[in-house]
Amino acid sequence: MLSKKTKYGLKALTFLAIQKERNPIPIAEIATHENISQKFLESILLTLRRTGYLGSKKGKGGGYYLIKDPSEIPMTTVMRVLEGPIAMVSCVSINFYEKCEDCPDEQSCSVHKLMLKVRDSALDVYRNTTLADLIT
Amino acid sequence: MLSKKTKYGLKALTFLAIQKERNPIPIAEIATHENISQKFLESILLTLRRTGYLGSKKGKGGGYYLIKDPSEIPMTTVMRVLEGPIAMVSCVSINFYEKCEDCPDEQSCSVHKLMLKVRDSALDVYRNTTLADLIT
DNA sequence: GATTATCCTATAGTTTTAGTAGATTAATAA
DNA sequence: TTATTAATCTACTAAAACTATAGGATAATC
Repeated sequence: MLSKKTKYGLKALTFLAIQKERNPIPIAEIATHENISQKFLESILLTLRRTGYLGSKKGKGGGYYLIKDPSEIPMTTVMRVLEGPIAMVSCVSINFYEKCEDCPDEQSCSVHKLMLKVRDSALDVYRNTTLADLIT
Repeated sequence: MLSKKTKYGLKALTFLAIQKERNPIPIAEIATHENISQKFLESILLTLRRTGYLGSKKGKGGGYYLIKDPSEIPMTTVMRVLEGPIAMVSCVSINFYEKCEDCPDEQSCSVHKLMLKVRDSALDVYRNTTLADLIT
């Protein structure tokens, strides 16, 4: 299941993306509009800033705003930052690879084989979907 | 991330599938061979029995065995029984649908839109992969 | 009747998730 | 310079989910 962190993060990004101007929007405004706990959203936006797609400004008139065009923001990055690895097992992860302790041989492992397919299909979706595709 | 329950369940099914005969195999044997806690595997196999693909026999000479041919066991069923919904949010789930409390409109929700694509791509993999495809 | 192995229920320990609290820093405006 | 606004940062807590473990009941075989 998708974590609320990711869910809220995506909603916040969408909210910023549909704004006409790229003026800073305070966290409080996003939180109210999307029914999210403000404090929780605070930490989520802080995390999202690491993608480099999001800028922030302190003080009056401050808030968060998109640095890049929504069409340049791929879901691969967003999902990895918020949700973590796209793969469902670490032994098929591209960015977070780790060998399974219990598994003697990856090549013959049925879990590995199945999850490789699932990863590829998910990756295909995330790579070909940008924030722009999510706003009607 | 895939739960260990699902991981172990898949490994157990694979182990049963590669047997030449369809004789009952005791849990202990599967557990030893696949590095799984026996008691944990017990409950997993019990769950898996609900799919109808798995039979069991008590007492001496007993154990678990496949009822159907591996090529007739699709991953959709296995994943749903072990891991739960294939969808990452309940509002795009086919078998476990539930409306999101916080979301006023599904049609315009960006999370809904993205997760619908992800569900379809995962479903495509699971529907077209049987247990037979996972054994080399 | 002894042994073997599944079946079933309850429970405990650990980790992750979701959210809170409160203080700090930076920008703006008076 | 002071007040206000809003992001930043650290620490903590409650609840849920996950990963088992324990112990007995049931059923089949020898």
